[in-house]
Amino acid sequence: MSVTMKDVAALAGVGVGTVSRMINGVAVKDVTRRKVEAAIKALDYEPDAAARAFKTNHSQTIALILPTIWHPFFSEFAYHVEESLSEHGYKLYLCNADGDPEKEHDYIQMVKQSKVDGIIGITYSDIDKFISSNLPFVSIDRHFSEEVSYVTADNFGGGELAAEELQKRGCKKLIYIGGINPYPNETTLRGDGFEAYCRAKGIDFDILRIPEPISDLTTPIADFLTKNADFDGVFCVNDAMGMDVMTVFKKFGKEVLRDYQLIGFDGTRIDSSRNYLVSTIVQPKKEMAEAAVALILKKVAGIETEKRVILPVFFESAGTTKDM
Amino acid sequence: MSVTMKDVAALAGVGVGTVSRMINGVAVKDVTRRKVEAAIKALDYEPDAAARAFKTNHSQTIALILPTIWHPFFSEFAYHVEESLSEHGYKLYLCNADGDPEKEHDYIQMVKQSKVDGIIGITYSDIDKFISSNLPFVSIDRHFSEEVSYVTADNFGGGELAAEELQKRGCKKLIYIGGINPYPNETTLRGDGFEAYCRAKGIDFDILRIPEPISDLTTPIADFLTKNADFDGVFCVNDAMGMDVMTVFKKFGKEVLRDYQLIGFDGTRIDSSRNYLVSTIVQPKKEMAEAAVALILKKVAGIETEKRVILPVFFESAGTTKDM
DNA sequence: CTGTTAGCGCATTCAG
DNA sequence: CTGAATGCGCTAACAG
Repeated sequence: MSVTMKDVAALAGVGVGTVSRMINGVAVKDVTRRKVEAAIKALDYEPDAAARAFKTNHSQTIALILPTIWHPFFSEFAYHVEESLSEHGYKLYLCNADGDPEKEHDYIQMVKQSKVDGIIGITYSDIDKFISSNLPFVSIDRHFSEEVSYVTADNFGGGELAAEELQKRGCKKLIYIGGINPYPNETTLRGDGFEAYCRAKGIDFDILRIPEPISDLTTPIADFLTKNADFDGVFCVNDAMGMDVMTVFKKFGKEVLRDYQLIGFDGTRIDSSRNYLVSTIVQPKKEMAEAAVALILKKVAGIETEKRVILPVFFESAGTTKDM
Repeated sequence: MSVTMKDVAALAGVGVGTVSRMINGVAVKDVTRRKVEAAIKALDYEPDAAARAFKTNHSQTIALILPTIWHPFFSEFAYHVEESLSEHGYKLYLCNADGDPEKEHDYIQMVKQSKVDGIIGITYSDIDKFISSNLPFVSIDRHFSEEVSYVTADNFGGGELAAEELQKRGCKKLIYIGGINPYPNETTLRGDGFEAYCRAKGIDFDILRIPEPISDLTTPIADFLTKNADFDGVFCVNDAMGMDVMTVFKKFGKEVLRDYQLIGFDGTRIDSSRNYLVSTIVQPKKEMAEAAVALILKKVAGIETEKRVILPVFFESAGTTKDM
């Protein structure tokens, strides 16, 4: 059926070792090289990647574990990860873990089974116990043990920036709305940065943290508004929350831009050619993806890496804040 | 280093064949089974998936090739594909081909290299020549040769439905706006269905097909409006186009709902818990994904499959059409 | 039902 | 620089 190295070697009149060496870019005399190349072309030979993976224990594959690809932040991130891996000659396994530690655990096993060389993971579930120090694992937005490197945007700075941008646009009473999760993660820092800035600058503010998972946004917001009806600037933990919040506010007669300005977080777009959905603190997803890929490939190669990479965010206006 | 079947067999006092059979679910006497299980646990044995893939020429892996995961339609589709594959014990390779036939070709090679068992592809580029009849390939939204199965939504019916829904809501002059691509694909049928319905019902209509790739939407629409300023119902080839069109119309003083109603296509949402971005003809992405997975797994197993699967669409209102 | 054995295709020794 | 030989871990065929 399929043509193997042996066939190539036979046709070229050389040993299989020579063919193998050639394919792996080891020095070969020019004459033999040409013979082998001709044979390869003549037979339309393709090296069997599975055999190679078996032999070398390297699959040239990285797994990306995320809650769900069905979310613009993750899909953009995944896009850049795949791009970057592809440039390095690696393939990408995609896994929607959806917070299912079973599935996450499966992929960790695959590393041991030498089906996967390493893992880039965005996970908010409790998989600490599976993460051993010698596992090539890079975490996004979450700090595990001291052994695991992670990449994150400057969430704290983003929170500060959001408050600053609202203040610059004339807002006098700011509020922050976010979720609160049993498994702590970096997004909490967004609210913290916001709070720190407000305190430092003496800005009037309040904070609403709703326990996740959030099934109903209306009730907690209604409660919150009884004490904070006079806000004119809103910072939300992410863009999706921002859009939901606007919908709820509308029920209470609050219209964005007329009654308040709003800044989200993430920099969510439908696709690369369209605008942001709300004014937002943009996470540099491409840079984050590239940093994660660089880290994981180093780990796979056994090179020591930095413990963490924090990348700067920036503000982008998109219709829910006033022009300046 | 790593523990192999031989170690397990030795500890359990059986032959490697027995261990192998157990792992592959072949009948084994209860007593030996327990011995082997104990040995596996004692040694913390993990079957080497790479060796298995090598031996069986089956990687339990399907590749999904799409233009870009960074798009809500594709990311939702990918989500469902991964879910479905996962249930069947398969892993997913993700490939952003971005219309790069090179990359698509690479993955087709991987099938031959037995790194991938089959491919599900959404591709609008010219890869016909690579698609051979014995390649396990399932196409989405595109018809290749007679040998290749494909899954698609009822695009023609969706076009009819859009026209009907606009008519039911009182629109008198309908327009269709879509792109036109050198490589024909099923989306063209959306406009065709729209046109067929209008003709059948004697509805006043016009059609604008803009050559892709579309860099500027404003100019062609401005031109078009000089002849068709009196429209009150708009059907767009997809939701993203619909949103762009609304933006352009606004420049010309046309406000959605007040001056016209609009229906898109796809059923685009930010994520599973949120609303559609515009009123839309929804493609049943989950069902399409499951159908594609079912088809490709049959092909991998060497089972004859149906040539094509066409799935019904439905209308969903979301703020750019009037309530009824 | 089970132990033994023969490769799968390749990378990598080891001699030359 | 090269050919021949070895074995990676596993499955499947074979003989019991």
